[in-house]
Amino acid sequence: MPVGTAGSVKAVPQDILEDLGSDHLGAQIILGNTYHLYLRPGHELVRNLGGLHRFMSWERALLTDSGGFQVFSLSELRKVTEEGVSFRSHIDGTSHLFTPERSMEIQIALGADIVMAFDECTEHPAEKERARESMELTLRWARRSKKYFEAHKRECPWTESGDRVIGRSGDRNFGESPKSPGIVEIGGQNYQEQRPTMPSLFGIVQGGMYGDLRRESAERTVEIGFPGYAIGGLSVGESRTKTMEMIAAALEILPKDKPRYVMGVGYPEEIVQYAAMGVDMMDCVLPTRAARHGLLFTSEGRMNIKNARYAQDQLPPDPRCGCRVCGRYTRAYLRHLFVSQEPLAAVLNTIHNLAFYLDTMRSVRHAIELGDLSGMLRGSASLA
RNA sequence: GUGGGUAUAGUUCAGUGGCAGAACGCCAGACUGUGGCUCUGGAUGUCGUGGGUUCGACCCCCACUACCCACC
Repeated sequence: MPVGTAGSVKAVPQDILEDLGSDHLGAQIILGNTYHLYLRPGHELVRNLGGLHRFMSWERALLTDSGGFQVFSLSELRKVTEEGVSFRSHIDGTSHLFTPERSMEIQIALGADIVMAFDECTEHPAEKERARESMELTLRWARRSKKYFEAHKRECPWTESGDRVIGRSGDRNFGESPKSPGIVEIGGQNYQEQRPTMPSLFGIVQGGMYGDLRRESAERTVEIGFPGYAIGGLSVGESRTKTMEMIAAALEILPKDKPRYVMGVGYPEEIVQYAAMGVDMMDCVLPTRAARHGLLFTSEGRMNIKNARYAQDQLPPDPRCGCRVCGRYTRAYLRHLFVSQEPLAAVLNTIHNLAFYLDTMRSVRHAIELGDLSGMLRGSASLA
């Protein structure tokens, strides 16, 4: 899932997101961010404009992060209590309070298809006792999240007035079954309604870097009951071996017939490994952020396009990639754009990286269908 | 032609009679539920040329050269 923090996958227009990858199927789902959209432009504004889908003209699925991680990453400004997290805006310094209820209210107002429970991302390193307390807090917040969510999930923008529903072809139906799809009229035009009218709430496993806590967190989160489960609190500075251990511990418990989502990972070779372990969903800023910093992911590994050795290189970034960037531009041109600080550099680099990630996952699905991921794993391990 | 000024890293410029500096640029590295075109490193060189003074000159003196300004 490409990350689109503030209602935008940075540098990439929505119509291109819908066409990414060598199969041109594009991104089926992207992330939005509760923390950022709440601060600017404000979730009430987005609700009044018909929800985030309509606001940003994105008809496919949207997942919103709960704001828990952003508060964690802004730790200098935060204060965690049983009630929630108080913090100061990075934009204007004003004080705010996020609670599980508030996070649900905002995510429902934004109109997310997948709403994430409000959790505490345990810092790393953390003593076991501290990790346990944090896990317990996340569990209590998960129950509060679910309670508020179940009571208010019908308050999403398109259920308040029918004329705000727009067609969402290509959606995957997570969570509850939708009402029978129908024809919906907007501004004199008819749209086929294909998406669920209710969002789904995912729980989040925490537990620091302790396998037994991870298993306990998973068990007790499953007891609360969600249509999908995330594994959070990873890639916070621990070793990759530890990340895999923690994912494996949680996957032992999490039901295989529900989406299992590892938050915030990873490098191409990592997402192949995690998928092979049974992970269904991942999101990461890496392909987009690295692209804006000149780092391209290719079938040969990593390529820093700003390197002088590409100044006269006439090859595409990745000769084996079928994306629209590799089909049209040279390394020399992309390096020139980057060095010249042309905005197009960020656009093209990001398009390539996202296409590479989506193609990687497509290959993973294909390999799983064939029942053999070992070849891909060997390939990705050699790149790592 | 006359007078004045300048000359140090790729560029713009600091600098001191005793190890050659900054910024930008350049080169490279980092980035994992995105506040931040960001962060971290590295290399720069006949200190215009030739003489002189001095234990020692990028620095002081002389000449030359180039460029800039003013005047004729």
